[in-house]
Amino acid sequence: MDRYNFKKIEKKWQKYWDDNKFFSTKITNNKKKFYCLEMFPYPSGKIHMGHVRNYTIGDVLARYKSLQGYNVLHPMGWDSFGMPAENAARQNNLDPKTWTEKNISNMKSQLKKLGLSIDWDREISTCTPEYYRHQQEFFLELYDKGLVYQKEQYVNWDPIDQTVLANEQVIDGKGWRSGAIVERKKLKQWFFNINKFSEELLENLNSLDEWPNKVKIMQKNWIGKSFGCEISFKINNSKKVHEIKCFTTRPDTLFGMSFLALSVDHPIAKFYEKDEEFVKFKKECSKVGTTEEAIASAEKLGFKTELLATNPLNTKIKVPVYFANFVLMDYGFGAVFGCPAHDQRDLDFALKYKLNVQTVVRPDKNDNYFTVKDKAYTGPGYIFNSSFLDGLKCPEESIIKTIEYLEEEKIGNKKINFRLKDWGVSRQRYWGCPIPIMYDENNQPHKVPIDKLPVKLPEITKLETTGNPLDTLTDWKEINVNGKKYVRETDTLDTFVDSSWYFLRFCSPKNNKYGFDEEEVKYWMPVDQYIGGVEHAILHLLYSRFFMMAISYKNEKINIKEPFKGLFTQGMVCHETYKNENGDWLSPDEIETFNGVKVEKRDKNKIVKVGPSESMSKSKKNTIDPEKIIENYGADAARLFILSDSPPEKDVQWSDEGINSSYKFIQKLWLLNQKISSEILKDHESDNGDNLTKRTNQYLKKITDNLSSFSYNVLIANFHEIYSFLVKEISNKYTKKTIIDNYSKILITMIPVIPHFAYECLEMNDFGINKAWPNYNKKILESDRVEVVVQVNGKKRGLVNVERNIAENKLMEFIKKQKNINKYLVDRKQKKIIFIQNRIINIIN
RNA sequence: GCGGUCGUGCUGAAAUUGGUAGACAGGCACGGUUGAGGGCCGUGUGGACCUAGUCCAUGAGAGUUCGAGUCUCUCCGACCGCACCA
Repeated sequence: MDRYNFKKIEKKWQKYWDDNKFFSTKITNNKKKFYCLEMFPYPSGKIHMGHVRNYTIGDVLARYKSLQGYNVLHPMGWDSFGMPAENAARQNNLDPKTWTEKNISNMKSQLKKLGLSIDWDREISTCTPEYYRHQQEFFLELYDKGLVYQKEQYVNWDPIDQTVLANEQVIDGKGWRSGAIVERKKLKQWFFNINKFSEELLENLNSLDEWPNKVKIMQKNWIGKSFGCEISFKINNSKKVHEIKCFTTRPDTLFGMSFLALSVDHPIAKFYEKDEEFVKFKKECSKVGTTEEAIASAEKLGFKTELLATNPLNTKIKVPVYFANFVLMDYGFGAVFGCPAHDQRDLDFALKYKLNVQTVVRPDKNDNYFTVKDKAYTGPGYIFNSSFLDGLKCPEESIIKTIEYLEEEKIGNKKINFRLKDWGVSRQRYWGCPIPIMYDENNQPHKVPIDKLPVKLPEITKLETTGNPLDTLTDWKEINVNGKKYVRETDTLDTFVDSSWYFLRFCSPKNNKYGFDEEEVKYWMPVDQYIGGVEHAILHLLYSRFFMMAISYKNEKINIKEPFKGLFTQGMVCHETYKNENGDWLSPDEIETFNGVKVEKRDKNKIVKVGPSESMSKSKKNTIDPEKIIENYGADAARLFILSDSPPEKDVQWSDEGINSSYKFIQKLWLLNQKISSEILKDHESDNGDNLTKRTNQYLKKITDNLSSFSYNVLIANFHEIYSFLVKEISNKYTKKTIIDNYSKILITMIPVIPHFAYECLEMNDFGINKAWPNYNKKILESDRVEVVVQVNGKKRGLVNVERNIAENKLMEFIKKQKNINKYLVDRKQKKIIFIQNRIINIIN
């Protein structure tokens, strides 16, 4: 018998799908739509195993939904702007466009080899003017809606990449890409007013019931809503009186205030610009370079001013004003009042600078001895030492009451504060979407008129080593509008903007009038299932949600609240790590197993140290090239294995044994297929029992259940089970009709995972390749006999096979006839019987 | 520090959502086939004991329940996210 020739067969079907535009899709009003989207890749050059996993999971779903009769939109594109292209161009002395296009064509052919059910007619690439011109139009739209503004702000400056980083791109005080220690720098930047939608972004999370809780909680924390109030404080020295505002969630502890702390960036700081001591202190504070954790636990430093702040609840009390390193300018008002007794951080500060610690909350109403010494009390209790607030229950009564008072006296207001900051989108980079803005001779910004769009990125042959090359292109920078001369904005947009609306573009990728066609978007959106890595839980997903809201804002035609109805975050692909005697990383290609021991290929005497399985990364050399795997084992085997070992949301470990066993399983399925083909020809006159039909139906139920719950690893186990069953059962005699009925259904269920194999078998047996998803027959599933568990005192004592829906007394009669069970029942009184029909009986005695 | 997820054989993992713990796979062992190796096929594989059987087993300990891997509480451990957020 022939072996399964995956090379030939996979190529054949891929060509068939391509030639027939098998996955091409369009609006079909009488069909239910399903938009299945996987996070589109950055064209780095080659696909990696993470892509294989991501796109296989998505493909299983897309093909399943399609078989179920849905009109499935399953597109693919390229997130093709970004720094790596620029870096590669600098290194290899070529232009980013060429580099990117080459990568795209290579990766596209790799993805095709995976046999994905993609509608390639909808392919998009964010670095093309056909894409980004619409993005520029969106930018201007948001500008008109007041959602875009410019301001000067301290930014995270990456000294190596010479660019500004978003807060989210700073990890442990370092640039996410370069790893360089991030500096602070003041620059004029463009911002998206994401904060405007804080409340809505938070509120809508409740409606996203097909999102993982984990992601929703992360977004919730990121938005960081807190309830409190703003309080005005009078600050004065001998000459002047200023008023400054603080935000607090604990106004009720105001009588415990013993200092007021300001950020070094607070407006008041300008009066100290010439103070050498202060300048020195400020420098000390802005020292970055340690981890976030270190910053958080760093010593609290303060710079004492001669200013005094008045307690608004008791104007006789005046406390010193400090500049302090722990006060952030971009949260609240960049100023806090310090209540050491009930805030650990304030207490640390107070102890260090020997400030008063006044306890104003005690856990017990009548505990006259309670006083805070070296550990702040933040729990509930009762207010004391606080004049008119004394005796109030804290926090329920005390906070409300204090705010009421402050509002009456016009020294404070209830306020909700968000941690979420506006999204700085300017990047001092060449390889990005140009911002469609121009400046007049007074340096005032103006929109580039719509008819001048797109603002095309000029072709550059040579990139400077640092900074933004667009800055140096004087010809390009000049623009004439209505006879007036303007200078272009040279910043480009953060690439997260590119990926914040690509899912809309996929609905009508060729529409050249606007970013999307209204009808198409109304039909296809929202994305029914979005699949990707959990690393995008905050950034990309929050920005996309914002963008959808921003487009719908003040828009009568489009009103889509949330872009992604369902979200699935898959785990990473891991592999063992290897090191040689010197501690250098070794790639799996460089080692082999010799007498059960891992050794170096080059020198088999050298034993390799096997490290823990970790997420595949180039630096640890524990990557496996998908292309080689497809070459050696086939796409179906790769797809099968990447799904088989672990649930999709968890990490999976790649192993030689695993991919090998998946390959062998397909070969076994092939042999089984040959066997079944020959059984069909025999066409026995009658069926030898209905075992085959019953088991097939049980199988169909399991498969359908596991597909809808993303239990793809269990799905593969189901394949193995039905294989083992068929191998034995098929030699019993069945009619041609029975075999075809059941086996063709089984083959269809394999299409989502191993499509090439399944289609080949369907075709060669003349079962037809356009069949619908097989539904199971409930009646057949309910066989007339069931297995009932028998427990005595909660312990399993036996298993009986009885007729379905047997009554309790009949079952008891039957059980008493079973020697091995009855021995637990004789000589004892039955106190109680718990009986769950067709499942279990528990006899208590 | 705050928030979250999770602890099941040698390993990856199943468990109809409170009802037969360990499906399926890997690994290993033994047997068959083969001149040998590989491959393929078969069997076994949680632990203990007085081994036709019985008892113990889901990180540890308690609780709820006829019944707990699943629910509740305490502790231990691992992982992830956020982090001076007032």
